[in-house]
Amino acid sequence: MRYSNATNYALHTMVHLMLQPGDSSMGVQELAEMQQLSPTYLSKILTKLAKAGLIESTPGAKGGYKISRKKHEISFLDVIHATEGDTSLFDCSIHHEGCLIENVMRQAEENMKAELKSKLLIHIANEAVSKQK
Amino acid sequence: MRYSNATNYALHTMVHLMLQPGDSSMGVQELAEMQQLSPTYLSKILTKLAKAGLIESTPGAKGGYKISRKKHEISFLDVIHATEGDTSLFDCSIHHEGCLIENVMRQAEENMKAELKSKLLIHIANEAVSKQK
DNA sequence: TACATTACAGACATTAAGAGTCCTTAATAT
DNA sequence: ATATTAAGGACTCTTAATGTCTGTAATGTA
Repeated sequence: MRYSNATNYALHTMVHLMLQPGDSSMGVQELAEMQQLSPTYLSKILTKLAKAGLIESTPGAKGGYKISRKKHEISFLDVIHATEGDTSLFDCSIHHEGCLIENVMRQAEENMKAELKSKLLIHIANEAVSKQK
Repeated sequence: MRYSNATNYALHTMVHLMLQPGDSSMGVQELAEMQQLSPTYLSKILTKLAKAGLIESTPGAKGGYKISRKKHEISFLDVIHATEGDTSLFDCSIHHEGCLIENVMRQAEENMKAELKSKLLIHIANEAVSKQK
């Protein structure tokens, strides 16, 4: 029971893009090198992030990816949602509705998601910068 | 990304055992029927619960399983721990230590686990009884 | 216009984990 | 002694994650 590697890559990639100066974009090639993984694979992840509206892509020469304009609103939960889809940690396959056990599990998950929604990636990016100095 | 079916079965089984009157024990056969799954498979799950000290097993004729004496202390987290093992939802495979992203994820997970530790199965069992009336 | 660059999409292969079965062994009551 | 029941190991099957490969479309540059 673990979040996928894709989610980890996605979170790190988002921070990289946030640290990019101005609105310059980065290509998959560059982003893949930074994280030591294949460009084709990272491409899949980036496409998901783009479809979720978290980043913007421009094809063609001198193209690439850059962070979306709502930079300061993007949360951990947004990224997780983009890569993992809208799934629940727990599904009671036995009862069809009103399972008491499921209720408890769902509530706990909701609270965790609420916390991850309140954590913004921009904070991580800023923290990374000050750490570097 | 989902908790395993085994965890779901385990939680339900624990409640069934708690609803058992006195300290009478139930066999796998009986427990399996109640949840429409194969005895051999449920047996694996029960063994995990026994090893975790959540239930007690007695082999041989007239044997079976019964809830452990610390009935009122058993939490959701205890059961999850027994079936899922001591795993984390998130591991940053890139950085070896001090990953800012991992820190946030881990914190959120810890809070969720704390909540699941505060939720006791006995409450669910009691609630199930009063609902039945 | 031609060409190089880059994102996008689909099909495919590989791996890992979950889910479940089968068979044997050990323990216990009658 | 025998029937009953839990425990354990080896095994299969299915599903999802993880990636790769190939081709196509879009864009800038010369």
